Amino acid sequence: MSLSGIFPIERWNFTTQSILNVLTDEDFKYLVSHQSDQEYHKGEVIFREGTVPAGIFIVKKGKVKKYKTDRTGKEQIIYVANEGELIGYHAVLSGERYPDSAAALETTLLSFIPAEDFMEVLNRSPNFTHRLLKALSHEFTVLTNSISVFAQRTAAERLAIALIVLREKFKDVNAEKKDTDLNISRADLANMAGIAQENVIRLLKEFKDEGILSTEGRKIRIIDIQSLVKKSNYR
Amino acid sequence: MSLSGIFPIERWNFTTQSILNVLTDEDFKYLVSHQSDQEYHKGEVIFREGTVPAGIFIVKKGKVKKYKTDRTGKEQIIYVANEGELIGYHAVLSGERYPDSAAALETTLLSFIPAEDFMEVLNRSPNFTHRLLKALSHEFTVLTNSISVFAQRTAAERLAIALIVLREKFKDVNAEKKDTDLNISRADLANMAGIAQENVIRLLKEFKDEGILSTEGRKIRIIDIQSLVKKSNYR
DNA sequence: ATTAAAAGCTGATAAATATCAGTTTTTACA
DNA sequence: TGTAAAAACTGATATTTATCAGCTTTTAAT
Repeated sequence: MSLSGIFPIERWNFTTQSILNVLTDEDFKYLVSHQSDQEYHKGEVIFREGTVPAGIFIVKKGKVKKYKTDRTGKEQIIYVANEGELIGYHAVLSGERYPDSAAALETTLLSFIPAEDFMEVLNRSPNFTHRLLKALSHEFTVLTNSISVFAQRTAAERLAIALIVLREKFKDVNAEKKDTDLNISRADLANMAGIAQENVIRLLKEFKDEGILSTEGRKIRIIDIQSLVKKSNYR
Repeated sequence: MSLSGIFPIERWNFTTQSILNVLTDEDFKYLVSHQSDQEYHKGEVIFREGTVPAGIFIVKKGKVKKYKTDRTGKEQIIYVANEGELIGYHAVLSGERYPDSAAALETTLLSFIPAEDFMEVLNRSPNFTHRLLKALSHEFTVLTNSISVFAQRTAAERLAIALIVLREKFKDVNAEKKDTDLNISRADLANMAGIAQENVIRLLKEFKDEGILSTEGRKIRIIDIQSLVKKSNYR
């Protein structure tokens, strides 16, 4: 039986611009033959800051938050990874420990690839290496933007930006579904925007009053994305 | 006459862990033969956010701030690059425009290498590519830390961290000189810590009263680095 | 369907930080 | 080296944001 029979190739054709799409069939099959599936429940920790990375993860289904926890226990979400994205590879590449932790935002299916197998593909494929370099440089741009956002923006602007980012994350993949409801806790939202939970709630109410969004229980539905973008003051 | 006669090889053996040190003599000479020196005065802009990169820069002498300017004109310093460091290469690698601007913090000598020549070396040397990948991943860790700092820390902690970073930047290179005086404007310090200039001054006074540092005009001398680290609450 | 636990929400208050309007000192350079 | 411009500094005040304590609603598991 062929490998693509065990792990149907369609399963991996992510709609997003996945780095994996640059791999040749051969390299891709190599990775697939060395991967193992892992399922995580909502809130479950995938890896913890400060530990030595054993390999990399590919998000096959679900969403993963990457975050740092300070000494007071407060967590700051750095990034939300979606289907098709690789996580934990920075630490493998730099030879350092994880700079942040990762946990499932919802029930999530991950593909785990041991560090040595990942490095093997990297050594085999200059093409993949260049693509990774490009991806990393792009991520760099994104992080650079995040820094100026966190250092200079108001709470309202930060929340607006977080909502815009989440909207993309929740939209992209479920292309079938039209609704872009964000199913995320107020705590996670606060940790993403870097503001207090109570203020998230107060600001959401403001946004609601202005007709920008509506809520139903925990769920947030963005109604007027234009106004939200304006709120964020983001260029 | 050999190239190393025109550009003495010693001149390039930076004390810092420069990425360039991984290049073979051949590749290094290739870069050197395609470089051109550029001098910038204090405050002079090297490249501007949003423009298309023409190449990369190597800091041969001096210090460079990388920063983003928001619509109100307020600038946020993202990074301070020292001798031996490469700047502007993320944009070249990702094929995007510069996400931030760069300006000289003091009189600075830069080596400019056109994008195509830089990419040529990259294609020639898998070794260099891998080293760059590693460097980028490491920088990623640093930026990740910056985000949680800016999102969650108090003004005093942020200023303390900025001072610690600057101390390293001003120390590393001038190994001959023992003094670690920081010659930086209050405005730059404020833009680095992401706080108001007046608060920088007030906090510096606090630190002075606690015997952590002393000032002489604009110059800051750190006296008690231990206490400063403690102030920063940095792990 | 019931119900404990978790999450969401509210108002009051405290704390942190920015802004403003100056004065004083330092710097750079003619 | 004198001097204008720039930068550093100060105190008062306004604004923003966090914290606290308690109440209400939602969620998820039996």
